[in-house]
Amino acid sequence: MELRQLRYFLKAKELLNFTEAANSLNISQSTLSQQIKQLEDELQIPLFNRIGKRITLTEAGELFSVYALQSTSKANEGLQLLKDLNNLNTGKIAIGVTYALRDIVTQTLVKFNDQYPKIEFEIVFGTSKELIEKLNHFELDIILTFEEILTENHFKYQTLFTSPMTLVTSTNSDLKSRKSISLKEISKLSLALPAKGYSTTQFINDAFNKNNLHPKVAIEINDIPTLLELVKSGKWYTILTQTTIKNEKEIVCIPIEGKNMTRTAMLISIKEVYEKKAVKVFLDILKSLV
Amino acid sequence: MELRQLRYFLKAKELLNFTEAANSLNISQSTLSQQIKQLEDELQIPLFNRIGKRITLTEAGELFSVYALQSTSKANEGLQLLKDLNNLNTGKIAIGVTYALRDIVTQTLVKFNDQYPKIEFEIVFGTSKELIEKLNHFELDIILTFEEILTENHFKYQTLFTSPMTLVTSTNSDLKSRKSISLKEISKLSLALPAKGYSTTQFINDAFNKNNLHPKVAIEINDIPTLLELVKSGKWYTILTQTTIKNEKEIVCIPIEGKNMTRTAMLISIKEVYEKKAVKVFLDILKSLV
DNA sequence: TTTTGTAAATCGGTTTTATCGATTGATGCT
DNA sequence: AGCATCAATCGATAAAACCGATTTACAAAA
Repeated sequence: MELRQLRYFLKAKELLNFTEAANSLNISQSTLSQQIKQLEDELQIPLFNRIGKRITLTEAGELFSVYALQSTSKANEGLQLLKDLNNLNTGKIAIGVTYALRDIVTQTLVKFNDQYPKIEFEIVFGTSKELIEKLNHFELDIILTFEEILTENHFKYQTLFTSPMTLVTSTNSDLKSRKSISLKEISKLSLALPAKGYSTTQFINDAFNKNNLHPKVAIEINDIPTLLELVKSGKWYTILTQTTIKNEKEIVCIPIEGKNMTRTAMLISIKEVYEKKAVKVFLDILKSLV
Repeated sequence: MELRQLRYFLKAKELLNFTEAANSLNISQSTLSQQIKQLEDELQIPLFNRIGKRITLTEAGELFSVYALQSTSKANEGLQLLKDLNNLNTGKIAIGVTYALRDIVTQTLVKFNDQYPKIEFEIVFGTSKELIEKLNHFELDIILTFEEILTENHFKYQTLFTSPMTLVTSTNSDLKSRKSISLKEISKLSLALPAKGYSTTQFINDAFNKNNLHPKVAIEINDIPTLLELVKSGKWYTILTQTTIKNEKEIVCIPIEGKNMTRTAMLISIKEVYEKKAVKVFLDILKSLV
């Protein structure tokens, strides 16, 4: 039994005339007769009565037609669903983001939703390590984070933009008017830094080590909004990429002197996994906003 | 899109391994790969991610699998239904009967239902004319009646048995002990006869005409049980085939003298229409009871 | 790192099957 | 009776499914 035969059968049932049905199906009457016969042979029961040159449905044909219709309908619905998926009328995107890139994602989200309101989202904030773990388990379609030291070659990497590392400080601080600051100076300040898992922290520690400097880390914390609150108090300083604190008030950021004191925002996805069209469109919007 | 491809896809989805799926389907791995690819081409979207030598379902594959399953399931259910039909686990029989043959039908019905309780029935009592009309409109599968004068050659006729025409009278009647009676004698009696449409009435009138006799018809009535009530009163006589009054009390029947004073019970169906298995079995039981 | 084994894709050839056009036979209509 | 029509059938052809062998890409083991 094949869908083709069911389609032929249903058209023949509709018109109760093999010749017209065959024309309507763009096949020859000969073919239709044969395919109906073949179906009847497989079902071991006639679907049509052949009364002279007239045909009518048998009881079996009547009963079977209900299922034939449902079978073909479900196949068509499946096809339609995939078309919808392609037209972004359905589907879900799962995106992982490091907190530093929050702003760019929310902007994109708003713009995307205006155009394609039916697409659902799952946004996961977390450390690079956590996000990459989830990406590897296919729980995320794509992640936005900063460049990693170690790259895996089943990942696909796309750079978005670079952003300077900056010392973040309260507007009340003495340093607020400085245009730049050295690592050495920073090493004398009392710092509140993001927790270990954050790639920024890793990056900062590497930078201090290379210069044989030891930062005074007073606080480690795994929540960036809280971290910024602490900085606004004026008691501590922190180090973040500039983009992280876009749109934040009561704080200023001072670029750090030295080579490679920038970070590159990246998109990471799994190479071989089929990229959803919705994801592609989302990324196009995101890139246009950068 | 064909059911074959959907079946292949579902098995591949189940095992997430083309080689094993192909073995399970008794086709080569090569064929499975090709058919899946062909399906993906038609749907214009990949159903599987090929990650190295591993495969996983894409979003599209996940969504589509629901419909693929429903489509194949419905086709299978249709097949199962026809099997049930063949095993007499479902189906409906429509039978037309002239009242005279009521007894044989009810007996068959009881016996048939013991063996095949799931088959539904529609029993239609009526005149031969009415029944043949319905048969021609495919509203009945078969009719039980007496032989017709005019036969149509798209009908199939089967004889069941013959039954003598009898004068029916109350047990109080003077005639109750008679072994036979002539038409001439009957023509002197006050008769209550079935209405015009009944073949018996037609038959009786023909018989009287041939002998140049004129019956005294006091009452014409289109309900046989009422007719019999009238006869039981002793005021009127009627003429019926013997089988009609099987199991009736308070009345006796006296065979009518003369050649051709018998009627033949028949099964009539449409030649070219597929005979339901349930009907065949029903008739086998009926014939065994004759 | 190299080797080995495994799984899917691909290629070329074969078999199967769907399809067609022409014809036949049966039937309904004029 | 003759004509037109419709489904079935036949023989031939084109299309498609299928297979085995090979290739490619990977993963696991040495």
